[in-house]
Amino acid sequence: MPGRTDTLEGVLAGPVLEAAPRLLGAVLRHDGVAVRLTEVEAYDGSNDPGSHAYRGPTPRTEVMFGPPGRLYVYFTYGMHHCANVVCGPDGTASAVLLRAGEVVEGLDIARERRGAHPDRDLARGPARLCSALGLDLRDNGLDLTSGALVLGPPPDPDRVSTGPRVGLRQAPDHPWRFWLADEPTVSRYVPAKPVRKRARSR
DNA sequence: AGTTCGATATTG
DNA sequence: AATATCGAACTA
Repeated sequence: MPGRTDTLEGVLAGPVLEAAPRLLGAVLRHDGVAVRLTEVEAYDGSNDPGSHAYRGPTPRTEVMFGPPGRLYVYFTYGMHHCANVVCGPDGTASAVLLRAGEVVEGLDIARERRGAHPDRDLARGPARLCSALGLDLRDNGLDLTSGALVLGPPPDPDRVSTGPRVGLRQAPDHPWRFWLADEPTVSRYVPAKPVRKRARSR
């Protein structure tokens, strides 16, 4: 049954704002590396101007409109991949962006993929996380409900921090970013750069 | 500041 | 159809 907070399927089928914080501490395993999630962001599909799915399904966002528990991977900036866990019932396009995590398995493989970096930086940031796990567009649509994603115990509410999402140009300023307080692997990325990309005329 | 490619928007 | 623009980042 959806609504259960003790099974992966139940959590993912529920409201994305409940699923997102519940995924903190969960472990995602892929291709020899496992990452314990420490930072995520919720995207509420058709109701969320910040979501890729806001304007309805496209070839790229199709996966988000499918059943929960699948992986939505997109390619951006001509070089990076980012991964989301699809949430909500089939037909609903909400998803949770995986922003950062701690490598808990396959450290050597992750180091190889990421190059020389402190261990805490291996999966610190959504594109780095994908790189460490070896995720790319071929993994778009991957079913995570058969062992790839394992829920942890519900995180202590006192340790879950919230704040505005990173890097969005136009979206309601909702605190839909969730992270585990005091985790060194949480991205320190500061998005608050004022938008000043206009071409200057005179 | 530069990278570098796909999706989306705009134009012919 | 062709072209223009910019992005749920990261490295230097």
